[in-house]
Amino acid sequence: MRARVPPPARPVGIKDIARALGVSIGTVDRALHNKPGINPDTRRRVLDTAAALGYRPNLAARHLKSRTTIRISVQLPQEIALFWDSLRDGIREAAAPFEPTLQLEFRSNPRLGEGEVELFEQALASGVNGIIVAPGDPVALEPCIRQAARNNIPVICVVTDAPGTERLASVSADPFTVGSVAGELLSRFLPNGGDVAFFTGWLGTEDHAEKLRGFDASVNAVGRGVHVVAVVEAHDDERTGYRRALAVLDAHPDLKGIFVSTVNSLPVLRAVERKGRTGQIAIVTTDLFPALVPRIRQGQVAATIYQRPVTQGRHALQALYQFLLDGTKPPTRIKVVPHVVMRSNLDLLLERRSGETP
Amino acid sequence: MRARVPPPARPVGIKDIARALGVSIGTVDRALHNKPGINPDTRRRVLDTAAALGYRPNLAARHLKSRTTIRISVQLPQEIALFWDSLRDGIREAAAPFEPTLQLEFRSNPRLGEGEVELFEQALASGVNGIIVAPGDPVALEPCIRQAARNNIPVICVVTDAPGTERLASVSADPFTVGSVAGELLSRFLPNGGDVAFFTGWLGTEDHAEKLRGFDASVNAVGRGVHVVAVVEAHDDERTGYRRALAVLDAHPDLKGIFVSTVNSLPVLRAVERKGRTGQIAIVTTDLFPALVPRIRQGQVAATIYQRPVTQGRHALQALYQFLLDGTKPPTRIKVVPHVVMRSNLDLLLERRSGETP
DNA sequence: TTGAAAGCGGTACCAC
DNA sequence: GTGGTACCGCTTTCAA
Repeated sequence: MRARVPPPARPVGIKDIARALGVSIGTVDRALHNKPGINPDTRRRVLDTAAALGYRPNLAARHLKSRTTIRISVQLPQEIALFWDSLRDGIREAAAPFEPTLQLEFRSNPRLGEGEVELFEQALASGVNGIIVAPGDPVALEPCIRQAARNNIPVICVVTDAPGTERLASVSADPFTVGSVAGELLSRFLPNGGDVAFFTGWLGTEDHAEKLRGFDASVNAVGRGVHVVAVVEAHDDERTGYRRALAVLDAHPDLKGIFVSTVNSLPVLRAVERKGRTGQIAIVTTDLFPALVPRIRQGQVAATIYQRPVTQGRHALQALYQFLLDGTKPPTRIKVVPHVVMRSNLDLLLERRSGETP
Repeated sequence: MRARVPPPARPVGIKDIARALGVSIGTVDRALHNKPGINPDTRRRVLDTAAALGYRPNLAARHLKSRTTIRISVQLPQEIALFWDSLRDGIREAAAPFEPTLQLEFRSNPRLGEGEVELFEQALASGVNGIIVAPGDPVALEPCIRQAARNNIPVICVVTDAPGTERLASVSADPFTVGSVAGELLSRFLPNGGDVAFFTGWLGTEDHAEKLRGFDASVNAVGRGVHVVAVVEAHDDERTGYRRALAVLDAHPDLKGIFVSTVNSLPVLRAVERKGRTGQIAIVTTDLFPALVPRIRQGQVAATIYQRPVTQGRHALQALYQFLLDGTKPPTRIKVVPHVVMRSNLDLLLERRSGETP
């Protein structure tokens, strides 16, 4: 039995280093921060003893002095409340330890893709230090992100990405994995094989295309006679989704499984009901919102792939804050492992969600 | 589109309150912290204006002054490395923002349940302020926890609980849900029904019994002719597990599903192999360790219920730290939502695990 | 019961 | 190039 216990006690500070070398703390500070006006030789010695003594800066003290409150603007839609509020909670939670050196400013647009540019410009104009945004319309936002990059304002995308822009990083449930998990679940749910359909928004969106790739790969990998017989673009629109779902159901009277890879699953569920095929089709959806809860509970939806907004929020804030503080560059894509939510863990998930609010 | 932006700028501090009332900051401090020796009337006025001005304490300053480095002892087994190291990582990660006001001391015993008491006593003797422990043998540990409680040293149990003791809280994947998720998965994987077996350690352990309860409830809820035909106690022992698994396989030539609710799944997998029944039985396991990885990849294990050690570690540390700082009592049981890990999300999970280490 | 003042570890800005 | 020192917001101690 080994007991690993750190060296006695008191953490070594800047003045320990100063004392050890017989220099002043001002010099030590200059050396540690690569500031100009110091003999390169002195710097070396300071850095060496700092390392030798195992110096670790006291973050509390640093924040205290740096009177500069860091302001981060968080721009997210109002709808769908449960999802975006969870994301906001995650951000808030991660920011709590840094209060009030770090200030959050929440800006909201009504729905994903609406009024994003205005919010972005407003944030830039108000002089924030960093931005967290869910780009519903990446193309429209591209000039904004470029502008931010020119002003050295780091931008982190959450949930959806704006690929090919100068954003610092993106945080999301890896879309390939999301599709892949859904595909594997459906394959396992259909051990006798059968036809399945894939619903998405726009295949032009990188995110959605990736989900399809993952789904396909996974269905074929298991390979027990499960076939993707329909790939449907519903354009995130209720009516389109409903109409096209009806058409698919008619065209494939023997359909055994459905994966809806966007949040737009309700119209598909309604179509299945309307055709009286509930219970004959294994359905996997994406995300979690109030209207979905009873359908999971009743078993109409076998599983939903939850993209874990709270966790995404936490990661986004941490990455952004680290960057603003240290200049530490996060990985370009921060991937969150999606949750498989079914009847059996639904309550625990909802409970945790509500418990986190205080 | 609404833009919610907080009031102009500078956070209000303790001396703003003092100035507003014409008292000293000492008085304000006494009021805010319910300290003795202050006129109840003065206290009221201070609290009121504090609320009115929207005072939020500056955590950085607070940590800075409280010269008292909080020492937390973390007592976990060495084996199985991947799992416990993940837990340690989660704890470290959560502690990082509070460096070096918060000091972690890691103590390790070789295996769960071995040498726990010694480590615990050692930690108590060294005068730590709080303890995080995974009690392998809760009964043996009970007097230790009592002793800690008498000394006002809060103890948080992770992964497993020590029910009925004075521990401050426990953090774990809710065992009922773990069982329940496994049951639902197996039921879904077997739409034509069939016999399934449940493997555990000791049914006397509350944790294990809960898993069985969840499993049963869930299998019966779906109710498509899936029956639990065997409940096996393997006593966390490889040989026992192997022998009993062979016996179950012989007794039920038509077995269609297995859930191993402890980490002791390898012997069961070997027994299935030995009998040449791989591929004929849907297998769900618990946790994730190197030897399990290829078996998931090959499809021998359909899914494993991952108890998310990193997250458990984070929650444990946060709860303990909050309590030591504020006296904020966490919920008695902190429940983590378990992950369903399958071939399709295995890589993402492993990748994230290794990415978190730096 | 209250006020005043000395730090905590770093940073920033003086003067040498 | 370097040393000294006044802070940052809060806690704590000692004096009144």
